[in-house]
Amino acid sequence: MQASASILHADLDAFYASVEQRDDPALQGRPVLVGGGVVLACSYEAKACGVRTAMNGVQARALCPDAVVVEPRMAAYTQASRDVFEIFDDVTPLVEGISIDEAFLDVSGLRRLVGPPRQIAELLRTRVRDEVGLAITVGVARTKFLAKVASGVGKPDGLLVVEPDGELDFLHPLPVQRLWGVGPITADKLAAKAIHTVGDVARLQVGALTSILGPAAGRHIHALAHNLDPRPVETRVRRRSIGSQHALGRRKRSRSEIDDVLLGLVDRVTRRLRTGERVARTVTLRFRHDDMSRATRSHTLDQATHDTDTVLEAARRLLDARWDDLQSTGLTLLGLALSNLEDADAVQLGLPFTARSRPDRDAVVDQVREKFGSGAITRAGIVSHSHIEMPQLEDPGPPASHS
DNA sequence: TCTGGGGTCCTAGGACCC
DNA sequence: TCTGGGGTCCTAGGACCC
Repeated sequence: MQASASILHADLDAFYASVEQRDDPALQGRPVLVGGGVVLACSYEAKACGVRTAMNGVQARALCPDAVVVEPRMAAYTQASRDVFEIFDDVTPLVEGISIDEAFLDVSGLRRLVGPPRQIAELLRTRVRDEVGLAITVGVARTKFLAKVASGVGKPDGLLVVEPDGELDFLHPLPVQRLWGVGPITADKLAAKAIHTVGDVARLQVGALTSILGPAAGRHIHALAHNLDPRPVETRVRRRSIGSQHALGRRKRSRSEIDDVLLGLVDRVTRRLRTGERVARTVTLRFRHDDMSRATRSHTLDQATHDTDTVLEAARRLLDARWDDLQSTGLTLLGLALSNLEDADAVQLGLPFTARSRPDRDAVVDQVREKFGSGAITRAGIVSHSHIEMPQLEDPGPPASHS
């Protein structure tokens, strides 16, 4: 167990809206809504009127008639995020980005060199304000989960350190919604059993929770309620899926219009795959209908790919199979997600990187041996249910398919 | 101006294999 | 021969997060 509170959770306040206020002095001190259709982000002045992220624009403007509505400028937010992450990386090498506006930092090794976590958190806040012009809240605790709760409670523009001896006193009075993974539906299920606070959860046996929420969710929130969260700060978390979606509005679209949208999605997503040197095996189409209900249809290819035409063909087949139904349900959003991601270089080596069974694994080992000699393999094993570990190669030379 | 866009993880059933 | 257990993969859906 880690002795001191040395994990930081840094979270930019009302990020998109704050960038807008920073860049346009006329917006400072005023309620700002980013995005007109739905609210992508809103300033604290707008939150004071009751506006919330993801609220629809009509409702938000009704609550806050004085609000200034601005179009989102994604490029500006991306740049601001890069600037902030540069400061994070400058402070410690142990940075785990979670999204465009938040990250975990492990500063346990910096005590002697820089100072205690509180001092580092203050330094971080000062630097982000001075160098990027944005307010950032930092929570500090012994676990990632509690650091995140602390930053949530510390908002806006705050710093909150939860010392190890005060963890449960801090945590238990909070509403269950503060637990990571408890949203409206889970909160309702718990409320029906008179469970309202984190302390209420902590007083229950795991079995009582799993019978309400299922095995995984039950164990998860039980652990969090006791501040049991052993996850370390990880600098490199691999993406497991990559996707894009496009809202279509109410208007009835022709098949060729939809096809254009699909082509755009496939092009965008496969481009990102190629840039990241990844390939994908599962193609999923997401549909949203007129009544806001959703459906997905997926297909898993024999071979992972990042080829536009291959993905487009699979996506078109999924769309075709669903097309008649969509005539009656309507279609207001089309999305594409690619999952079952693998590294492209494994495919370039010409190896069947994915193996479903021991014979498959043996086949890989044989191929590697044939290609690179028997000394090439130092280790090979099944590391997860669907993949075999890449045999470790001693200088395999340039991949065969490179020319 | 009705309702964004990017993700993660879990569950459950069926097919299939040993 | 029959039955069952154990396991994986695929598909679809759902909850949640920012």
